[in-house]
Amino acid sequence: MKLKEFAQQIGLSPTTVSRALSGYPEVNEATRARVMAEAARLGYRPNINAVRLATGRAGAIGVVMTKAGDYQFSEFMSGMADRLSGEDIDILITPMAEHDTGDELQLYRRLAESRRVDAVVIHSPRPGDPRIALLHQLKLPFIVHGRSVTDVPHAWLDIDNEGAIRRSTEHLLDLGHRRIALLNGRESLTFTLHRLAGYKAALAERGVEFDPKLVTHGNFTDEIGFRFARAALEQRPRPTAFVAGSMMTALGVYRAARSMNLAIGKDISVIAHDDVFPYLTAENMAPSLSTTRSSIRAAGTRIADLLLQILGGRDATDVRELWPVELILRETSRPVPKEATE
Amino acid sequence: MKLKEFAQQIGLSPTTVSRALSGYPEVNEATRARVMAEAARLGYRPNINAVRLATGRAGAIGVVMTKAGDYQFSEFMSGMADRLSGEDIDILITPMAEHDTGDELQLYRRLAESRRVDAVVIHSPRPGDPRIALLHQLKLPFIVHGRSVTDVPHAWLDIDNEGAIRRSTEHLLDLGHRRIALLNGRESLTFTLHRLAGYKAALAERGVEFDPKLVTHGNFTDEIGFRFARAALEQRPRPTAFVAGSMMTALGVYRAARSMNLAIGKDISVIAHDDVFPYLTAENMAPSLSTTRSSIRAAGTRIADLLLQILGGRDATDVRELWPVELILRETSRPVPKEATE
DNA sequence: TTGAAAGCGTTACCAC
DNA sequence: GTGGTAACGCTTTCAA
Repeated sequence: MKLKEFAQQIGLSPTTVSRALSGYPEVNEATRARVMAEAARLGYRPNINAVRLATGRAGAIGVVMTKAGDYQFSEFMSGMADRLSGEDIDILITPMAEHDTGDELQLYRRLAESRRVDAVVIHSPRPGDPRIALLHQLKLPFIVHGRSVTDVPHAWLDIDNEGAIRRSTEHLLDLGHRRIALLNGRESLTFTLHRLAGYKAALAERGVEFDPKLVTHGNFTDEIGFRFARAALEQRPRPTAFVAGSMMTALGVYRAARSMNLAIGKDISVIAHDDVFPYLTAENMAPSLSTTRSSIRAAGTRIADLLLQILGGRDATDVRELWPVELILRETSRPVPKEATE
Repeated sequence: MKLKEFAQQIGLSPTTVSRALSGYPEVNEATRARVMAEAARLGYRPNINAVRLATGRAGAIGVVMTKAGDYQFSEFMSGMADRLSGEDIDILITPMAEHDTGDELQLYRRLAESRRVDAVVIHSPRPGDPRIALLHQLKLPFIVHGRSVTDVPHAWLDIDNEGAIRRSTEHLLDLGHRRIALLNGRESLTFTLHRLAGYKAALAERGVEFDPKLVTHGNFTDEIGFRFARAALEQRPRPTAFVAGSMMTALGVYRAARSMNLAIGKDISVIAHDDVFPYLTAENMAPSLSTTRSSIRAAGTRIADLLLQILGGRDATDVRELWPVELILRETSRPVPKEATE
């Protein structure tokens, strides 16, 4: 059923019906109540595409999905979904094709120009990220999950990666560890740099020399965690502790230690960063894993919220949130074993 | 820039431009080439909402995201994205709010009636799933990832869960195991029933009595894997083998075994189902995990493909794909230890 | 092979 | 507080 028909059936003009349904203030409350009741009864629902064309609003928030799907994605999306359900705003996932890789910006440009979304979320920013400059220029509202070092002012929400890794490292140093390996994220991403900075800051503060051989970069997979941990443990003197980038990386570290007959939480300490997944919990690992913890799901919810605020008129350059990260000590962060200190 | 403007600039009518850009056959090839070149040069791009209103097509495929985000979701989505990039079709994620839970159908009804999507994917079907009847009735094209037992004919793509679990169980029986625990999925889902059927079929075939105490149901998390495996291992006589529902469940089983000083691949055998994740690989576990394997990402790609075919006119009732599942033997499936057979 | 003009179903401006 | 009507930007007959 279309507006015109429906309006006719209940004996009102399309205009009034439209206003009543969209919550405009000037319509008589009794009229509005009647319209809404009739709409429900007759099953009238505005054609969303007509609404979009008329208003210029898309009713959707865009997220570009990189081809390498990561396990954090669905938790983040669930978080966004939590906030957006009830708002009648959808989440639009734009596939990033293989061939777009070299030309990522083109994808964002198309997204902006096609008016399919009212705003977008940018993930995994790099320093001076060109996507930020582009969206700013195209005037498509956006928020960065993470941060970028750039002249272009932008809304962002980030966790305190620098602080998280600094505190992990400090804690391990306090336990007597001196050779601490850092299993960092992909090179060139802002959060990777922040984590490295936190690591270095902790070392510097305690007067421990930075050894680049103890730092590796890569995706957060069990495979890479294993390979790098294994390689690190083959060094002499070998590290006595690991700061692991993710839960998956930590799984790899556990395996590497076991494969060399080293006991986690005794011979080797580990603190990992945990984004909080319902299906894999640090508490449940054996031994239970000490972590820096921050809910990626909550971040998704808040990002959706902030984006709605920006769409509602809030100044985007004003939106900057740095979330603290909890350090939770469990069984894998222990004093350095005696023999290793000798 | 809008169509009218653009057409004027290059000295053609909007009609011709529209036809040229949409690949209509009646337009002169030279004209088309020129239009496309100019469009690229001047950066003309049709307003997607106007296109949608005019054509009645939404240019998007819908996926309802259940509030409990699972780790398979992003791999499946990546798979779909692989197929849809280049098609100018988006993926629309509709958040399912907490309060929708009791009234899931309402959500699908709204989605269908709002014309925001051309088709939807249904996940986690149950026998007689009411969503299938509803979408059929509303005439919104859809495909089921999984299957449902129902009178309503429907397009589906499923993996052979029954066969997978049957083969795992058979293999373990062949190795001499008699007490085999099944860590199954959430009760009432079709695939859970299929897996149970496969398990029972294998036992029946070998004349081993079915013991309901050896079967548990739950989400695929490490936590539940641990708890159920642990409880199972406390039974006397205890199971000598596990068929685990997922990689995460398997992690829990490993931990349960370790916590009781039982060696996986020696005291206890395990075969898990692996949906193939880039960040957690069965091969890399210690000991390496025997699995039934099927790529959920590939399923996503194929489902997108089939949906495009259906939208292109293929008869949906004709679309039925049952994917075989590979059994890959690694280190965790071993003959039952002697003492246990005594 | 090209063009004029009538939709597509709303919203929002301007009268009343 | 309500209604008439011109946008919104494209596609698609129908005519030439």
